[in-house]
Formats: sequence, C-alpha cells, structure tokens
Amino acid sequence: MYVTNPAEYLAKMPVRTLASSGAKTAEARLKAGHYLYFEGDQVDWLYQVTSGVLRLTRLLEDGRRQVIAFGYPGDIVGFPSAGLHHTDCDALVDARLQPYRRSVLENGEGDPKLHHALLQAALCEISAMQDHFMMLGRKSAVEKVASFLCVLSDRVGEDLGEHTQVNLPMSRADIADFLGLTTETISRTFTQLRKSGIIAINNIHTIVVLRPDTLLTLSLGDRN
Amino acid sequence: MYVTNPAEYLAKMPVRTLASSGAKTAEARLKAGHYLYFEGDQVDWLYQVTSGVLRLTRLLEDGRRQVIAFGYPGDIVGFPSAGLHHTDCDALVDARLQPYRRSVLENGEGDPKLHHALLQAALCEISAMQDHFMMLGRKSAVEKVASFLCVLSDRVGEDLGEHTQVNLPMSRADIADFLGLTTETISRTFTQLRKSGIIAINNIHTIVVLRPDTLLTLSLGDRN
DNA sequence: CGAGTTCTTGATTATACTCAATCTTAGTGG
DNA sequence: CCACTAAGATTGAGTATAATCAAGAACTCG
Repeated sequence: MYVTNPAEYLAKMPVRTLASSGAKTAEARLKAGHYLYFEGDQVDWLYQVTSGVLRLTRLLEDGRRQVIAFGYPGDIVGFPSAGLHHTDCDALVDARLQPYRRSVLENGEGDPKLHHALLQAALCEISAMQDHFMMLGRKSAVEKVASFLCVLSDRVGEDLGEHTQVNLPMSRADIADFLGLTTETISRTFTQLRKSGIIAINNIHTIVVLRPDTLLTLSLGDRN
Repeated sequence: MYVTNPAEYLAKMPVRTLASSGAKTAEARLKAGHYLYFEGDQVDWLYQVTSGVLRLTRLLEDGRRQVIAFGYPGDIVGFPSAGLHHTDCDALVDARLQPYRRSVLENGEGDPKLHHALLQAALCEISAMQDHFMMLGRKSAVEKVASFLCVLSDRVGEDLGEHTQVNLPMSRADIADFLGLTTETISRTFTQLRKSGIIAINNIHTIVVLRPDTLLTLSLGDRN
C-alpha cells in the first residue's frame, strides 16, 4: 500500500481475482505483532492479504526505520530479489493470508494464469512505488498526511452516509516512518486538520473525514 | 538506477546476460534530449540500456518534479503498469537501447529464458526502489549526496589508479529532483565535500572521489 | 487500578528552502 | 577567435518547515 494518488489504486483491483486459481495452498493466519518474514530470509512463498493489515519495514544500522508499505486486503507481499526478502514483515492486527509458491511467480510452474497475475501485481507495485517517491521527495508534511488519509479513506474507509470513517491500526510512529516525518509532526498535523474541521479524531485509531474534497486538495498541494 | 547501498547493485549484473537471447530486435538509438516515451503512453517495448544514460521523471501538476531513476547500461526501463508507462523517459546523452517486446515479459511468448530475465529485472527493481525509499525518507542532505556519489562511483566510476573519477551527465537540478533536495543544496553539499577534501570537482560534470571510505561513512550517516 | 507506552503539546533549534546576486559554462554569430 | 548571450551553477542572507528536546496527557493492558 503506497499512499499517493487514489486513482492509482483502481488498477490494483484485478489482482483480487487471482485467488480463484488452482495451485493454491491452505490459507495462513498471522497474529498481530508476529512476523511473517525478516530481511535476508529466503523467499519460498508470496502472500496475498485476505484480511488484516501487514507492515513492511526496513532498518538502518543506526536505528532509523522506513515503513516501506502497509499490506491491506488484496495486496501481495513478499516479492523476492535474488531469492531473498528485503524487508521485515509483521502483522499490525490479526491477518489471514493466501500463500503462493515463489516458483509460480518465477517459473510459471503449472499455473500460467496465476503466474501472470502475480507478475502483474509486481508491475503494479513498481508503479505504485514511483508514486510514493514523489510523496517522500517532494511533498510537505500536510500534503503527505492528507495523501495518506485520502488513500486509506478510498481503500478501506467505512461509509457513514455523510462522512467516511477510517481505521488506523498503525501507530503514529509507523505513519511517521512511512511518510518520512516524526511522530510529533504527524500528531501536530492531525491536530491541525482537526482544528480546521477537515477531519475528526474519534480515538487514536479512528478518524472521520469530514471534508474529503478539502483533504484531497491539500494532498495535491494547491497552494492558493 | 536507484542510488543507495552499493552492495545492492551486484545483484543486478546477471541481467546483462539476457541480451544474448534469441527473440531480440535491432538495437535502437536515442539522441540526447530526445524522449523514449511519455507518461500515459501505451507500452509496447521494454528497453535495456546498452550505452548512454536515460532519465525517468514524473511531474506534479504544479511543476514539482521527481526524477524516478537514471538508466545506466545494464538497466531495464519501461516496465508497464496496466499496460501504460508511468514516467517520462529521455536521454541525458546519446544512448543505445536493446528493445524487447512487452509480450515477452507478460506472456513469455516464445522465449522463456528472456521472459524469466525480464521478470528478475522487475523484481530487482522493486528491491532497489525500497532502498531508495530509505534514502528519500530518512537521510540528510549530506547522506543523500554521499550515497549518490558512492553508487555512481561503484557502478560507472573510472579507475584513475589512486582515485576514482565519476562523470555526472545530469544537471544539478536532476540530482536535486532525484534526491528530494534543491539545486542550491546540491551545490552547497558538493562544495562542502570538496572543501573537506573528500572529492575534487574537475568541472561541473566530472568529480573525483579522493576519499571513498570517508564518502561511504558519510553516506551511511555515522554521526560520530 | 496502576505502570508503561503512546500520543499530544510547547519551546527551541537546525536543516534545508527561498530569494537574490554573482560567477561559470556552453553555445552562437560576427 | 572572441565577444555576447543564455542557461546553469555557486554563494550569500534570511526564513520556514519540520526536527529535537522536554513535559504532561491519554490511552493500553496486565
């Protein structure tokens, strides 16, 4: 889940259909806080998130952290590079996962349709990451946070009729490490959006988007 | 070319061998300043850079720009997402390109070996981009510039015996838009590295790495 | 209920940006 | 070949944004 321009995400949906394929294994479960894999591990399986939310992270020697992505239902995680995992991955909340053999991605092994679907998911990933570059490199704190909320709202927001409610299973530190900011800045920006009447904060993990249009405008950085 | 940790790049080398495959077309040439494709174009071909340097960019409505990558010899550019290009691509200097049909990547069409090589290149790309996230999100200006020079030095530096010479075909603005900084900051950081005796600046497009070890230390952000 | 973590808010600082001027380089035509 | 121009690079001064440091508030969970 690379949080950028909402429109980008529609292209990802076709992936959901791949679960209907033949060569699949029994669904796996991952409890909140437990790790699916670590950086450097051999890749044997890819996983499509069925429910729950995953967190993909990378560490620098000195402790600085980057959250690479959040894995929401429909997303595929675990793409290998040189056969190895290049992030850590753990669950923010209890999750269910559909595993696919790495060999299906790399060799097409017996299931060309699934092979193709996994390849398409990898290609989507590349394009989504490019969006995220723009966000990390060129957007202000407000733009980043607004973008983040916009995408979450579009992808997993609950329709409350008038407004949209968004659940944030991740901590402020996770959001900060995803957007290249500090927890303090995330907190301040949330407060600022709340005081402007753009969002409401029901509790730490639940916000309501009151003015989605304004939020979208902020995310695009119209400095009028 | 995602400038991060030098070690990452060794993994990319196997890709070079794929040019020996059967299903290839005549080499293409692209003059400096000319575009290979634009964002939104239909993807028909992927290209492996044979010589020269490409620039992949993305624009925001208000003119802010992100350089997504530089394409150096060995690199593959043009991976489709939903069949479309998601960056602009032009040549910084005259370049030669080996084209491969998109269908080889997506359907394996007639050449499983090439299909596999292109897929591996795409997977490498994902991991390299993850490195770049860390750089954009979590590194200081000095760390970014040092990282950039380290990788260029490793990949395309000319061995001058004692030192390593690096050619920079791109402008300061390109480097800035690649690293998420401004041209002024790039300039100042270069000057700072020069005054510290870590690099020498022969001319705007040619720098010499005098103390590679110190540069590497700086790139990793050891704040001692 | 209480301890510990996470979040929020405030005050201050630092890093990198902005704006502006100067210098350098590359390209053009006399 | 050299002056002239335009674009790009450097440097400086001042500023703004987000980071840091620190304290207090609000959650979480045993």
